Amino acid sequence: MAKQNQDEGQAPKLTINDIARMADVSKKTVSRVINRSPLLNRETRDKVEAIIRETGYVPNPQARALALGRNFLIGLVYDNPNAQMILSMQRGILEALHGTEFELVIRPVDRGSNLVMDDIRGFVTRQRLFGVVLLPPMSENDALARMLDEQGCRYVRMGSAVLDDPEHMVASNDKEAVADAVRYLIAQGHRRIGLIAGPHGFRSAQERREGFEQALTEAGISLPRSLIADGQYTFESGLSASESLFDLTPRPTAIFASNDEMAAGVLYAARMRGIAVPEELSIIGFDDTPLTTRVWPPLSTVRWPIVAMGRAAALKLIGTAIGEGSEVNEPSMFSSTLIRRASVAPPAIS
Amino acid sequence: MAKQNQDEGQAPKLTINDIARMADVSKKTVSRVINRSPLLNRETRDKVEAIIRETGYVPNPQARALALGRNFLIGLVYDNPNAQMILSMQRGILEALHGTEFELVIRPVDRGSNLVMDDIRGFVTRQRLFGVVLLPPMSENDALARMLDEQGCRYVRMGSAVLDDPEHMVASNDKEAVADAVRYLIAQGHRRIGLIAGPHGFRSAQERREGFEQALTEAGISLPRSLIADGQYTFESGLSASESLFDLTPRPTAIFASNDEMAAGVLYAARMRGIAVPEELSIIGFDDTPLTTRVWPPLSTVRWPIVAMGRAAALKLIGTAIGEGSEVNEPSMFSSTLIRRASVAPPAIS
DNA sequence: GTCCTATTGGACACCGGTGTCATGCAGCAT
DNA sequence: ATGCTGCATGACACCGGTGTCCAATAGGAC
Repeated sequence: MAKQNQDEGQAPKLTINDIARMADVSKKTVSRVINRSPLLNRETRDKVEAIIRETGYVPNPQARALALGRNFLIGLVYDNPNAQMILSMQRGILEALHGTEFELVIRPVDRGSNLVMDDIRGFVTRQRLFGVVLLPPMSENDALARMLDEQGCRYVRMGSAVLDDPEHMVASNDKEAVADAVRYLIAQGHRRIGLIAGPHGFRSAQERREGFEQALTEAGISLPRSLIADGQYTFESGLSASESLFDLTPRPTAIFASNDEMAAGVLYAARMRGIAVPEELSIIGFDDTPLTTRVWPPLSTVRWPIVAMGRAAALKLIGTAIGEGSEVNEPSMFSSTLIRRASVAPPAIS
Repeated sequence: MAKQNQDEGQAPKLTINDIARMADVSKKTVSRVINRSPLLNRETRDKVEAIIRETGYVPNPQARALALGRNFLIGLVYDNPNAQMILSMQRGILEALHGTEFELVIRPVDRGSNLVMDDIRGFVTRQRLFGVVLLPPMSENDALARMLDEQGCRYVRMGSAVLDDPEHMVASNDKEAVADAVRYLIAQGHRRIGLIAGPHGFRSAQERREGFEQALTEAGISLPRSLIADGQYTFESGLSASESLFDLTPRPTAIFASNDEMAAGVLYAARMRGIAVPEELSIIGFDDTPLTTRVWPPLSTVRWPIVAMGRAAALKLIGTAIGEGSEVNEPSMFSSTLIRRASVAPPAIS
């Protein structure tokens, strides 16, 4: 009785009870089949699986979540970082989640607020999240990682350096990548190279700066403090930071900007000052956002595999679910590539 | 018994039973308080509410979802459209959802696949979604809207024209906005104006084209077919489409590109041909993405209030939940603004 | 004071899964 | 034949809420 609404909705709304009845077994046995319990008779399993396949039955996630105390949701926690990165990350994670029972819930937070911690705790505990992916700079917060651990919430941190156990970390080697980029500038003949650094408190900013300094040190090039300008990873900050570099005499012949937005700012500022790129100024950015190929000249940059890293992060999370130890072999470290475009040339003979 | 794990996890994991016991009422009464049932004694309500406040109790969403057959999740369904738009939309929706019990689940789909429909159906029925927001071009699919209706899933469609009841629609008036932009070009003295149209099958492309044609018609300017080039809303398509316009004699003195990506392509192509912008060619795009201010010269464009529209869409969805008819007054139509930047100037005297 | 009705609160089943433990049964040593 | 062991399965409670329906209580009409 009270089951006559077969015709109303499109979906027959099968439950585990229906399957159990059809297979003439208990619902618990069906549950065992779904969860691949090893202590099942082969015949029984086949019989139930056949019926599940025929009927297209899918277990109700809400009921599972309630019974298990854990949802099949992955959270993506981020603060502001650049739009392209968030989107690429989403894409990578979703690729990994595609075809699984997991869904992605996104959660921007305000790292400045003193409620972030409570906010995130509420988020993961209320929703009984299966796990979360943390994007920088949230991923650099050790207290946050500790809290998630206490809450029994899995997590993977994206970063520019390995800050945690490999199982919790997906990182790109920014330092080495930047060092490579700067070595390239040096090989082109540049000696006065400016840096537009990222904001304090961002690990990526620190790593990139260290890579920059390292390459210069290797080459025995001294680095006066004046060649380093502070930026905020925004176009505007790149614009104003480059002004201070342009005012130097002699002017730097090349500038490494810690991300593409700021590199675009440098290019824009150069254009306003009538400084020809790349003839009078070479520029390299970081991220390989689409922007780099929309401006003129196209910007050389460092490409890091965001989508692949997002995919790896998600696989790490759900891999620990499947628990097949051998499967959880997602790498923790990804390497970046220098992309050479027209914004770099040898310096003019001065 | 079996409740001694108070100290292990951070969270005491309060349930409705705990609250009921503390308030010395039945769990059903607590449930009534939570759901603001009107037939409750004022004293009882106050007593229970006080305890809820003190303890910080929050109902378990999984249990609610199971019992209600409906989850407190909003889905965002989109195909490919441009990254900036997706992100701004997410931002708007999340702003509206902030502080509510709703979370946002994102779901990219492939509109080309013949499984989209099943995919989305599975998504909304399995997760028992409260409602979904559809981004163009998915939002233009009437069959999809019908299916969602059948599944009892609320939805709001984002679009460039009103395609549905206002309660299901949040639209920008692209046609009029483009007409305005083109009128501006005409007022500047342009007569040979090229159009780079968007892809067939996108309503926004059609609306923008109609707006373009309308402005020319109003001004009594004829529009030879050769002045219209097909684009795909991508930078590359803008690049190649503009080539064909540049080959015309006489060359158009202005081009309206149906989005910013393509406008950037026009700018890039002009640069490669040595055509000066805006002296020899004016350009207007559409969307007001950050890109427009990163290139040189900055692009004039049409700004539509994506974030506000996203917010409105979400409020429409959850407004129907609260059911307070007067609250659901989110507008369905948003207007756009012409943003004037350096990419437009009067045509050179020829 | 009695009866009727409206209001308020509670008992209970239910949503659809999973965990625990008991049970049935076959295979083996004794 | 008996008892023990181990495997496959089932019965039942439980996760934490909500809907239904009924009981208790209070207030008003008579």
